[in-house]
Amino acid sequence: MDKDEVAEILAEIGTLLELKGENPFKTRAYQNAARTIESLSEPLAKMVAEKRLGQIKGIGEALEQKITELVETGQLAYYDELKASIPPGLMEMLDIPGLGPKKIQALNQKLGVDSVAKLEAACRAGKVAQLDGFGEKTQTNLMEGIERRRTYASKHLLSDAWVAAEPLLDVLRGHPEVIRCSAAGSLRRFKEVIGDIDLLASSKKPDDVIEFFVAQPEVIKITAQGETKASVLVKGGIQCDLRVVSDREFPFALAYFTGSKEHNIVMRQRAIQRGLRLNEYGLFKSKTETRDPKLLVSCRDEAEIFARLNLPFIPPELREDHGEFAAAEKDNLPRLVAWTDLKGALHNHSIWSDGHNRLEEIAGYMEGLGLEYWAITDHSKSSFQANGLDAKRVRQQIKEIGKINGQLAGRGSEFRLLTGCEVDILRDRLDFDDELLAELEVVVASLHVPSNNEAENTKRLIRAAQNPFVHMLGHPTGRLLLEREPYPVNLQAVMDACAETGTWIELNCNPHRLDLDWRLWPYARSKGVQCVINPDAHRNEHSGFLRFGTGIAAKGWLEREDVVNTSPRKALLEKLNVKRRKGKAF
DNA sequence: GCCGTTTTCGGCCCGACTGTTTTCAGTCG
Repeated sequence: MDKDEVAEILAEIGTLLELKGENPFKTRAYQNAARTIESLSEPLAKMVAEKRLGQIKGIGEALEQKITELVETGQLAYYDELKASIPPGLMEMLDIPGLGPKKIQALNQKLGVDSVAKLEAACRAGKVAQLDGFGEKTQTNLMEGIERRRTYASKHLLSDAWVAAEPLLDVLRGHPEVIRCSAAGSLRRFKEVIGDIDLLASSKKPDDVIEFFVAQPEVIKITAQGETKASVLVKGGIQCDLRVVSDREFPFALAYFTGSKEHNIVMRQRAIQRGLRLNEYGLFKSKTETRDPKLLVSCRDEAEIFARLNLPFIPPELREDHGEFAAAEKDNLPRLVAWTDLKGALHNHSIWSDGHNRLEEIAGYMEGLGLEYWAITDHSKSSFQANGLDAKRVRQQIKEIGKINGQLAGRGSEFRLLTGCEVDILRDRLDFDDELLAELEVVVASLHVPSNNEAENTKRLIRAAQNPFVHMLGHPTGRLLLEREPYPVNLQAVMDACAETGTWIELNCNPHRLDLDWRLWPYARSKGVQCVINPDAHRNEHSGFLRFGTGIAAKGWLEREDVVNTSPRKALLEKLNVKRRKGKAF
């Protein structure tokens, strides 16, 4: 059993224990262990064999024994018994807002409710409102929660969330009583998928700001409204929370609500170790919880809070408790790649295959963005559903691009289109032969029709990486966020092969993909594998995806030097040639 | 279930909001 499967089971045990009403700290121990195991950089089986699990912080005797059993036998008796003791429908009920373990237990014990469907029936029959601790309002809210869950997915793409959040941030910033305003939460941390939008503002009149916020036309339902906090549902079905604090509290609240929860726990512990207390209202010179302003250590911004805890500023993207504290203590945090570092992109489509724009339109648009190059990598012939090009059309396109580049050069432009293709990785070969690939400046190899077999997919990707004419692997796991799981593949083996052959790996910025996942980039980086941030654009506006992709790259700890397309055009052309020269050895 | 420069037991982050109560439990982030 691999680490992802083990992590999934540990997390599920945490949830099951929660439903049983177990000690919440025990629950958390399992959830923390799941996260720790998931982000291990060396093979879990190796650590188990060498009996080194116990050395990992957060994994003690009991967890070591359970993880070992899972890895060695693929099963865990404790988990099987636990799972059998709890009706499966209860897990699902946890998704409904307002329902936690205690209420679910009460519903289960007193009404025999063990599924969302039975809960809905019990609500309709008015039985829920009769229970102690429940009432009419709770019953109505549960019914609405079930209905909403049906209508809207509870998770949203990062891009959708930003599109919904930015207009709200804009109007809040324009409000005369708003002093500072920011996105917080997983949105600010650039998680690929987010649950809800967290916004934060500072003001001397919080209730005015709250009133203004809930009255916005984007708001379709107000789910909670207090003096300093409101929760609403905005168009598109995304929940959006706004909190309003005083300007003095703003940096503390921003740090707190940006999270992650795990990151915050470490921050609080660091405060306690220094005889201080940290909460969303401030950092206080106190050994007990307080918000006495006389004890406040005032900080104008987040950087000052970190400084008080003897840390350099940790960018929001890194605040996952995935090693940022250890790196910060050694003053070894990466200088994260920024959107504006990008000089072009190397995986894009045109109307020649399944894109929407003509080559001249693309050149004009991308030149206008201030970029230096834009590779046209249309599909190869096997992708017939995408109007893939055959060798003849590829050669025509090369000529056409030559003409456009000639015109660009003629009027003194520094911008160029690059010739290329996104070649399909077929079962036993690439869709184009080496002779044709050698005529192109940029070659992306992608697996579009994967097998269900991990070894098979792994082998195909490694063989593609070994081809001297393939510069990079496109969208390496094929996942579609909230739609399709990654195909089975041993990514570590693929990354190792890329390291060995000098093949780059794409970070596909299509908001549905964001593939390769940010959690895997630190490993790739440690092996010296270079990243290419590509929009996989099918129309000119998709160049905007680069912003999300760069956020994910930053989340993967990547610096400018780790990303190929931060190179200016001349340096890039040189890099494109390196592998081909080395490639003769393969 | 984990952890320990005060600890092998007793902590483990903690406040806002809601709905149900009439002083608080549960949920959420």
